[in-house]
Amino acid sequence: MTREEITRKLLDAFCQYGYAGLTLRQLAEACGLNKATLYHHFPQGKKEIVGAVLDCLHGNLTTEVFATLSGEGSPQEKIQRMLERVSEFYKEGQQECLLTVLALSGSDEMFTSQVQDILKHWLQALVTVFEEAGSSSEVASEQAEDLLLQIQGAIVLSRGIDKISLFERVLSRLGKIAL
Amino acid sequence: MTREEITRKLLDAFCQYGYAGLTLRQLAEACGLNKATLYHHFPQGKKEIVGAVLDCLHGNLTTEVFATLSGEGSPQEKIQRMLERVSEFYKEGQQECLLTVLALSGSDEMFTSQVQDILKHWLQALVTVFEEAGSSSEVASEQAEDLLLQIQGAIVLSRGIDKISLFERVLSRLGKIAL
DNA sequence: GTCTATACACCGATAGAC
DNA sequence: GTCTATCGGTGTATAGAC
Repeated sequence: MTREEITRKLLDAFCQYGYAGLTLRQLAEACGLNKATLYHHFPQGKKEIVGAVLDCLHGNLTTEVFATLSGEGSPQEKIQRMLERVSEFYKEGQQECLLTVLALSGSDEMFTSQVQDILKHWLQALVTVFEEAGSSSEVASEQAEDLLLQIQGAIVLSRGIDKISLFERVLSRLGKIAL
Repeated sequence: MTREEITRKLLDAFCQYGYAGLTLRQLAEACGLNKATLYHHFPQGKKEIVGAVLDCLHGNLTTEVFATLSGEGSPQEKIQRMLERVSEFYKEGQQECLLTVLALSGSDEMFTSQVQDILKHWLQALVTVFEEAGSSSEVASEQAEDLLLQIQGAIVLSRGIDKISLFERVLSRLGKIAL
């Protein structure tokens, strides 16, 4: 089994167990391997595993979500396509949710910068679209932040009160915002 | 030392260390007690501690945040007062943030219902205000959700990209929304 | 009530057989 | 590459002295 395949399975496991209940035993079981075998693929242990999983997540988001923002079509269409992808992303593997969790856990860990990179990458892609729609640099920056924070907030609240229809409603509303 | 005093110190510790890095040793040190002494006050151990801390958090939010929504003044003024309290709450002890973290961690733990109660309590207080401002029951419900999720999202994103000015900007914007 | 001492399980990590 | 076996450390939880 290649390191990339393992990493993908690890990402699934992260999304399933959440970050809090993360143990090497569970991660190993999740990809059908032994703990020691994980160390063969990731000699630096847990830190390296988390790093690889975050790289994988960043890659997935880049190709499946951010990419929709630099394709063809009007700014409005791009935003709507992105929101559709976000919806799929969240429903299928809740990889969105992992990003949200890690954005909050911050502080003591060292992967904070990786999470920051992902969020800033996302923001930058959004800023480009809003500027394309005619916003000044500063306004576009705030629009990007406001859009992304509503996605993140919808994840938090819809999970917090266990009401996924809220998530869908908010994404739908965000797609209708006038540019 | 009374159980209530201990619980308050424990809440501070939760907010300081975050939920992930929660160990009985740290919690005990945080309130100047021994691990074993904590078990004297909370015989059921960690579960009971988390429960008590959440009760304490709920109480604090009720008296310091939700209360602003049932006082005097116009709906607009109430919302603005609430947002000011949220801002203080977040800056001082980041108790807001603890709620956000717990809303996400969900699933495997049993205190999920306690977190749900807090969020629903908050939503209900907001619904009342929006109805008072003339919204129908359904619209008020969505307005309440949208407001709360933007607060939660602002917490996530401002922490995620380490930009607290974003949090203040969003709270300020939310206070200006027309009712 | 608060402490010291300790039991037991599991964690992350390593060594070494195959 | 994958496994079994094991290390030291730490986690939660308990027993019992004071």
